[in-house]
Amino acid sequence: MHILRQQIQEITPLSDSEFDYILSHFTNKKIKKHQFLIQENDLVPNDYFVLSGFLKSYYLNQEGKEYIMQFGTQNWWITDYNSYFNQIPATINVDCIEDAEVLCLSLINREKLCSEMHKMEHFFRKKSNAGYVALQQRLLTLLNNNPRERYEKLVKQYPVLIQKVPKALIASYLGVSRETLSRFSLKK
Amino acid sequence: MHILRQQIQEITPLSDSEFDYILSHFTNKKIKKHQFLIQENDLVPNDYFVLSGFLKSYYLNQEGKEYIMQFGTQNWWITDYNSYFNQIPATINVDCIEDAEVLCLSLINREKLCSEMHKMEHFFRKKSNAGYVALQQRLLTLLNNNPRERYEKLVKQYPVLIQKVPKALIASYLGVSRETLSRFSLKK
DNA sequence: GAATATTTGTGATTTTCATCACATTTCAAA
DNA sequence: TTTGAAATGTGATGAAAATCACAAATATTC
Repeated sequence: MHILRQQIQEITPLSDSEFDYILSHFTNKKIKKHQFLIQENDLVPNDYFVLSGFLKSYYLNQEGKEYIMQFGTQNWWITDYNSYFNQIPATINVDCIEDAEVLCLSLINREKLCSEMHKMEHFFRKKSNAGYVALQQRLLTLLNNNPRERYEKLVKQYPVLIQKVPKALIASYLGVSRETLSRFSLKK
Repeated sequence: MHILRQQIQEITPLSDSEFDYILSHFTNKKIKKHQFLIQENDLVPNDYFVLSGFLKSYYLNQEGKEYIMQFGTQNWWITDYNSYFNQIPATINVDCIEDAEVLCLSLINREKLCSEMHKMEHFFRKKSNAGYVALQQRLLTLLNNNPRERYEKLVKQYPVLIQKVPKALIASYLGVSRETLSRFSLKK
């Protein structure tokens, strides 16, 4: 079964024709390593559902330091949500860590689906709620835990990520310097 | 006009009878200063819409340090969302900083409204999206800005808050010690 | 309005982590 | 397979902010 269909059906049942209709609102895109999906100041046309590969979204500050907002791997959605929802120029970049394939959903099509199909509005509400809760958890971890604890939590939650992604990116996600992370990432 | 109605109507139009119906799903509650609305390990029955007064939600760690998740003032919604949405015991406390009056919306009633009225599902989706974006901004501020910059941003965004709330709470919201905040909060 | 609690300011000290610098290892691509 | 680039480890140093301690100023309440 299509992994997008599977994800939606975890929240609401769907007939074949309904899913076909939904899918018709997406377009397909392939991205190569190092390629940008969204660059600062771009208008952000789409939310991206990841079919395969690996992406990251990050904020780049004045001094050129990057802060990872999120990683995107199979089944995850990724974009600059502030820019996407409010149709303002991007402040966040999204680029490709590992050749990827994504489904693109424009804001127009998202809103069309939501207004035509109550169950899609329901799906996106549930998704958004879950995302909100996850972000709250991350915020609390950032406030309450030191770098080492943050790292250990991440290892527990996403062990695969640690293998796959350069430590410098993990550090940037956790809000720690690469060196500090290196100092405790292997020690007991 | 009822401030809840006003808030909903910023997103979707509403007839008198529709609003009455919506309102019938809420119950009223008054809370006195220092009273808890939610305490750790409680089940969380409601999301709370603040009519008046002042509340805070916060995580209390093992050492007794508190981290403010959010403040709740007129027109804001507040609860332990993880516990509320997933119906698990609270890890976050909500209590009253200043005598308050709130509208309580149980999860059952929220879902009932959402399934019966497409426009309410729409309303809550939009609200959740906006909340998600706001949290992302806060996360980035925490990662990218030093305590002083964080404080200055907050002053710009919510000047009233700074007057109203003890500095120790502001510090806790910003993830800084009370003393550090005190050292730059008045200096130029 | 006196008494008590809460909030705020400020010095001294310590801790944690960022930064800088460079060596080593691993990876990728010509 | 060689060659350059990326990724990682590790020491030395410094800066920022936490913590501890206490005084002063404001609020609250009885």
